[in-house]
Parts: sequence; C-alpha cells; structure tokens
Amino acid sequence: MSGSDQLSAVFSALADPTRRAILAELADRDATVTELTAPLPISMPAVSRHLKALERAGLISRTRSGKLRMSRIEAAPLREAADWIERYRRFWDTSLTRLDAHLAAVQAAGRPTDRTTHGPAIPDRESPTKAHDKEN
Amino acid sequence: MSGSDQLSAVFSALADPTRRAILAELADRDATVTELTAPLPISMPAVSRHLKALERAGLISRTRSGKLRMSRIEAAPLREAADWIERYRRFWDTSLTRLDAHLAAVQAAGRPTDRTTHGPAIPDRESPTKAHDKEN
DNA sequence: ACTACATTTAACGTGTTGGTTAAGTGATTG
DNA sequence: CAATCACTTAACCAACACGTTAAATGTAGT
Repeated sequence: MSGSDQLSAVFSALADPTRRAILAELADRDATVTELTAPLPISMPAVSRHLKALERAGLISRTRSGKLRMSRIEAAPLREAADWIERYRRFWDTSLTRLDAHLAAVQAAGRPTDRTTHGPAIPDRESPTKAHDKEN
Repeated sequence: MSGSDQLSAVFSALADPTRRAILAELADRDATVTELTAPLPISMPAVSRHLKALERAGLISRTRSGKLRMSRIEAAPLREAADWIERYRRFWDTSLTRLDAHLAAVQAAGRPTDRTTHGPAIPDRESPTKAHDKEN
C-alpha cells in the first residue's frame, strides 16, 4: 500500500479485484466472513485480511453479533476517491462549459519552464515528501 | 499491483501519492521527466519508473521530441475508474431519486442466505477467480 | 466443562514495489 | 567525433502484499 494517507489506502484497497468483488457483494447486503469467502477462490484467512485492508481504508465497518462478524460497506471514503478523480473530469468529459474548456486550453498552452504565468491549478498538488513518511 | 486488469492497474497507479502528484502536475501542462522530478524528493530513475507505471495504467502517454520526453495525461482510464466508483454513489449521495433509495433499502434488507429474492445488483460482480490469473 | 463453529493470528514462502547508485543509450552541441 | 544532456536500465535492498496451513481465540450449544 505504498502511501499511508487515507486516499492512498482507499485506492490501494480498490486496486485488488478480490476486494472489489467483496465490495460488490456488500453493496447488496451485509455479510459474514464465511459468506464472503464462499464464492471466492481463496481461503478464509485470506478473505479476513482483505477485510482488514478494506476496514483500514474505511471502506467497510464491522460489528460482532454473537459468533458472527458482519461487514458493512461504508460510504465516506468512496466519495473522497470519487471527488479526487472528479477533479480530472475535464480530461474526458466533452460536455464542458465554455469557460472550463478555455481554462484547460490556457493551462495546456503554458510555457513549461515558467509557472508564474499560470493561474491556480484545478487539481490540488499533494506533498509526496510528507506523504512518503512512514506513520505506522 | 495485485490485479493485472485495467481497473486494477489504474487504482494501483492512483494509490501512490507521488504518482498522484505527477498527475496533478500533468493536469496543468505536459512535462519532461526532469521537470517532473524537480519538485519531488526522489531521484530521476524513481520518477522514470513511476511514469512507467502510469503509462502501463494508460493514465499518461509519452512522446519523444528531440532528447526530451514529454508526458501527457490521458483521460480514458480515469473515466473508467470514475464510472466504477460511481456505481456506489447511492451509498454516500443523499440526493437520490426516490426509486434509487427504495432499491437500496430493499437490497439492504434482503436475507443474507437467500439470494434469489434479490433483484439484480447494481454494481456488477467481478470474477476474482479469473482476475487473479497472471497474464504478463 | 466439552465440543463445535466462526474467525483471527502466527509462521512461512514468494513475488512485487519503491527507493537507491552506477552504467548504458540516444540525441544535441561544440 | 567527443562531450554533454536527458533519460532508461541494471543490480541491489528493505519492506510489503498476498497466498498458504496450522494454531489460537472467542462465542454458543449440550
């Protein structure tokens, strides 16, 4: 999971097809570890650790009811991930406002070596310097 | 990058803060490897390999002009990632249509052991069995 | 208390990731 | 054509991801 921040954890969680399958399952209904394991080609300990990764990313919550452990999908981090990607919408969405298209054109035309002539960037720059710090 | 499919490659690429920083940079303007390396706390070979990962995910394209190599952001895979996440919008967006809200409620209420009573799920299930196959 | 069930933790192997420095490649410049 | 510039590739390393099986944990039932 190279990055340790929230967004990195979320994208990292979504990067695994097994975890996406688990999320798809949980989109239908809450489920136990055993139920989630059934359709998958891997062992229960493996599923258990995928759930741990999803939980670490905040994508699921879990409650113990008796000897069962229910997993439930959680919304917030998905929205953050969607919001992040959304900032790049202008790169694929052809139905842009005229202003947005103009801004995109201006930004693309800027001289590479002179940043001062640019307006504020739309996607916020992250600080990888800090993001790379270990915080486990 | 545990998964080898397109979506896994994209999410995996987005999971690294350095790569997200690079994409943010390229959202402003196309740039050379040297330009991209400048603000980052890592060596140029490291950046070069991040670019390779981004290229593998289809998130950037690269052209050689003279001895310079320009990287350009590419839209398509970002849309696919956005589309995938979008299927879960009902979990965070409170401004749903009444029908969508009803469907969500019905799905959440379904008995865990009896799938046949459920309507079609909104998020498509992926096949992790196949997705885990190596195809390099 | 003993047994069974659901799940996690431990121990282990293997492949991948992300960084480094040093060497290689290819285009431009003197 | 030699030097320089802009990169990439190679070799290496430490950390982590993802799978396994076996053992430990915790709850429920008899």
